Amino acid sequence: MAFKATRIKDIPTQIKDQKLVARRRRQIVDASVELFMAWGFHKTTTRQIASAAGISIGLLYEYISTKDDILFLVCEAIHAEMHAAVTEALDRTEQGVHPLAVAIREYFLVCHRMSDHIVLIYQEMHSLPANWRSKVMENEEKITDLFVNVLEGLMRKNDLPELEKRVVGLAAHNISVLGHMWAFRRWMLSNRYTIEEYIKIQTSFILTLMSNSQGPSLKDTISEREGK
Amino acid sequence: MAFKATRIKDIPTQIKDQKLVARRRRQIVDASVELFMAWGFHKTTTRQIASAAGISIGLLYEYISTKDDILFLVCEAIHAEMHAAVTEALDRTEQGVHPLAVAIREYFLVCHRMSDHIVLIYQEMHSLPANWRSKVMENEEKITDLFVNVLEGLMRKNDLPELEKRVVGLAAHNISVLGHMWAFRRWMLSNRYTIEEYIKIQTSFILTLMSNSQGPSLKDTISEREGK
DNA sequence: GTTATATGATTGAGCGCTCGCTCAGTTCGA
DNA sequence: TCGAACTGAGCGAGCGCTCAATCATATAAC
Repeated sequence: MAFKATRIKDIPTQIKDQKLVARRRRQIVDASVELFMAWGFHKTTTRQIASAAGISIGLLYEYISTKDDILFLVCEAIHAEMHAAVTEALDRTEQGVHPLAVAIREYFLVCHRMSDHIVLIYQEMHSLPANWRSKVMENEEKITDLFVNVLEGLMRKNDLPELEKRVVGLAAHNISVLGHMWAFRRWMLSNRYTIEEYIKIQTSFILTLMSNSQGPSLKDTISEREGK
Repeated sequence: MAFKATRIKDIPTQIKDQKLVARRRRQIVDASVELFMAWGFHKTTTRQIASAAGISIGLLYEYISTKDDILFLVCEAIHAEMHAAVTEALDRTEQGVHPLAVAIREYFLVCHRMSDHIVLIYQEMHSLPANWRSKVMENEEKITDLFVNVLEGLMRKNDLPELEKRVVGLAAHNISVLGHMWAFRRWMLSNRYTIEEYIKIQTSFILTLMSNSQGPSLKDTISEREGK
């Protein structure tokens, strides 16, 4: 849904054979992901990308028309992989003890496995032209929405207390970002926590947070003097 | 404390007058922050920086020796400003209704004011040479430690239940990252929440989380089958 | 079955340009 | 008059991208 401007297929190519386009672009993306993670987008040359993908620069430019195109393909590929992994993981959610705990666990493990990719997105998203950047951001939002669905499903089954829509929305954001946090603060966190410990503590946090949050309305809870 | 390798003063300069060095470097940093936020580090040229700072390229290179130096100066300046703002804000914490709520509020407002700077750090930190990058990361950790202090102070006064040190540490990370989240997801969040609403909901989350977290030990809470 | 032909895929030397950085020279102030 | 502060034309290297030429293969002609 949402047939907005730019899809992968909209990136023009000189090559006719669509199967070949898909295969070569996969080579290009795979090579680029490795290089970008090691050197960053700007310090990686198109020549490096071409040779890592096993093709010539000339041929590279038959499949894309700009270096930026490659970054966009990379971002899309990462999000596709992320989205697939998360939905697939959330399907396994049902059979768990506490379904939300299982969902968090599966998601955090995806973040653990793909932490380099997550960091890459945080780093390089801003190097994209504006219209593509918002595409990437929409992808990010889609993953957050997966958690909105999980939470609302649980509320419907009375596994969680009913909460305002906007409160649920923010809780979903918190869950996705706390997953990312394991990626972009891993150098600090992995000294003190294993991924399993991290999952355990954060899960306990999120569960108490979701099941004890005071009722549907948060009006006049804590902060007095509303700084206008 | 910690007299590690690189301090600002260690970045060499050809100029003798230390006062002048400080003044000119302030010009350079101020100009660079603006340019980096608008164009990013890599797309900003040294010529642009020099002319935005009101000096010639030649002179620019009397005060630094590499473009990377500028990025480092920028990161240090932002962290210094952040750290100052947060400590100053936390001092005002005492007189509040619930001290933790006030601390969170003040911190989130700092993140709100400096959101462009925060995003800049997330973007460009990775462009730094490794040894400087870890300097920047240490700075990030220092800000997290401020919250560890706040939380431990409250626990000592029995305003919060006693919790394991590692649980407190992670809670502190969560608070700092949820502040950053307002910065790097502002484009999604500010459609649905004002900063005051964001603060209100997140505060309510964090408070219930801190006051209801089950006792000092989190052993055998939720997740069963430890995926080894 | 062999040769000619057309079409698409592939190559890589090299163009044009930009950028980080330098240095011979100038200005300024004591 | 001398040293410190400052200028900016220009060097050299590297980069994104192109294009004339080559290779591969499928089809056509005989």
